[in-house]
Amino acid sequence: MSSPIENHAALCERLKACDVRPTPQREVVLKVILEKRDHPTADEVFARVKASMPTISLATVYNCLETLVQCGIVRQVNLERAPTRYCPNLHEHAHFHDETTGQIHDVDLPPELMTRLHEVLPAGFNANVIELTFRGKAASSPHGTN
Amino acid sequence: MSSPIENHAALCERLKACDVRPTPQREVVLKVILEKRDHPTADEVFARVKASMPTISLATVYNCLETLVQCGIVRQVNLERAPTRYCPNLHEHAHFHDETTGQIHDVDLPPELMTRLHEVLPAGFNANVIELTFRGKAASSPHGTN
DNA sequence: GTGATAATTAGAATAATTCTAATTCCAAGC
DNA sequence: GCTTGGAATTAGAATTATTCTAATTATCAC
Repeated sequence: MSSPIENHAALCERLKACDVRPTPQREVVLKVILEKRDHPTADEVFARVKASMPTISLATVYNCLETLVQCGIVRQVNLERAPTRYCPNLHEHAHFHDETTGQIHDVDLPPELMTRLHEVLPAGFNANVIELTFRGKAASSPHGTN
Repeated sequence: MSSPIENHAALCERLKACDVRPTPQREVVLKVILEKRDHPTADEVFARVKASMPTISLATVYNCLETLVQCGIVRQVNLERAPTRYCPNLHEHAHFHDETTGQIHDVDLPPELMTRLHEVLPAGFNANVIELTFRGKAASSPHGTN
């Protein structure tokens, strides 16, 4: 967007703006994420980073990514580092993930909204599953199913 | 819903209706999921199942759960058994997960729709993150960012 | 400069999931 | 009715994703 391949100084600035130390590891992790704007996994980032910094460890890549996520420089696509959960409610519904208690509540979706959601997809995209998750805090423990 | 605690015959019927053999392992896994309609992890299901079948293995619980999901008897909440992905696009947007190629495409969301999404939450629920993922097939490789 | 303190790194450990060899089940042939 | 072949299912072992923590590096006060 701004610059095609950001240089050292620009990357430094970006990190310092978030009050994090611009370490070489963080710079190179941020660099590879901005260079190729796909949605890499931590392991893919690790592979790309090793090209210019062969001694880095995967754990450090995880650390750097977490820092960048906290800074708001990158987003996690599945921000769910937790095990898969199973649910016998087959109605079309969304989930509310309570960050305080860790509980998951079902949220009913009006059918009209589902239609609307299908409409936002550009031509050529055909979704058979729509997954909608809200994350936040619930005012005390309300009443619903968890 | 139908019966509070389903009995052996009812569970059998439910499995046979899906053309899967009603094995003891599958029955007991289905039973614990229906008994306590929370959103257990595979490990939690494992723990509950062991009470009545101490010899079962965690791998079998995974197998049974997968079968039940394929039958449409239960749903996976994070149907993403893949590593977390990272994304430098900070605009409010959804993701389209192409089941054919495995690629992830960004989908723009009209601001009006985001407002609408916040409205479906019952009073007392406050979401700071909304995660919306579509899964399906895209007609050839369209053009968008992946 | 030097030492105390905090931040960061990366090897080792853990947790979640999948692979595959062994077992069980069923049906057809004898 | 028993036996054999083949498919389905199970579960131990292996793999993959993530986190923990000891060691290192950097920063600040003196």
